[in-house]
Amino acid sequence: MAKELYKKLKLLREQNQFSQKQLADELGISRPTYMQIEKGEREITISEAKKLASIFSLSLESFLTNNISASREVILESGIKSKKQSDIRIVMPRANVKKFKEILLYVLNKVGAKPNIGETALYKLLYFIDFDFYEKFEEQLTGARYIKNHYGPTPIEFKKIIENMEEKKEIERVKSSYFQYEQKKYLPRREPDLKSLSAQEIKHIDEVLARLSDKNANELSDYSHNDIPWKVHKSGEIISYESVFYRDQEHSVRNYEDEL
DNA sequence: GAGAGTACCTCAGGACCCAG
DNA sequence: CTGGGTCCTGAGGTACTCTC
Repeated sequence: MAKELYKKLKLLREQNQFSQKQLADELGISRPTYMQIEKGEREITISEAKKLASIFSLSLESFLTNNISASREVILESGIKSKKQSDIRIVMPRANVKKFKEILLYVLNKVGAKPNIGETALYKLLYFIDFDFYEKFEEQLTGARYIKNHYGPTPIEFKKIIENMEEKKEIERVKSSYFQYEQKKYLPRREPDLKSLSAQEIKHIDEVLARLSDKNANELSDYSHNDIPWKVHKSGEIISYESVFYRDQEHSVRNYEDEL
């Protein structure tokens, strides 16, 4: 591994606010072993490079390219300083944040008013939009990172992006009730800018919404909790995009046999 | 040539220390 | 207490040498 690459690895890790332990766990190796990689004392395997690229939302190529400047940018710093919450910084390329926002507005415009689509269901729809896209096209759509929480996959950057969108009056947060539960809902306050999405991406989102947006909370929960990327990770872990390639037939959205 | 013995290398991970 | 850095030991693999 070129010297620049492990420098870059350390830089990426620090920029993304991961500890060595977290990345070592992601790779399934001990922390000292991970450190050897960062110091260039141990070669990195292809599967490890793929995993790291996925964690940092980079293609394998751009991860392996000796370009010191990380392609993720820290943006949307919170205006409220020195609060615990503002410690969670959004680490996503600007273009992807824009895309994430437009996809969110698009989804909310289409299905946000449905009574079953509260915050948790919304998280799950975004998760399937991102992960299904990765399975189909081997490219990241928004590149958002999702963490395994007890009630479902949660996009790490979601909260900060929503706050930013609320400030800009692009979105409105409302509380309603769904059966006996209090439900958090988001209403779009502007139309999505479809220019930032390709026809292929829109078609993909439409397909996911058609397939999943009518499922009730329990059905959606069962469906997502049986998805391999969800199943193979421990609670609190970042769900690796690569794991979509191990999906079972029920969840797979790619016809691998046609490609043989 | 085949099998046994040995040396060397890489890797993993526990244990320890230090700094904040 | 947590995260980062280092040392040390053992396991596993490979290449080389020796003996039959």
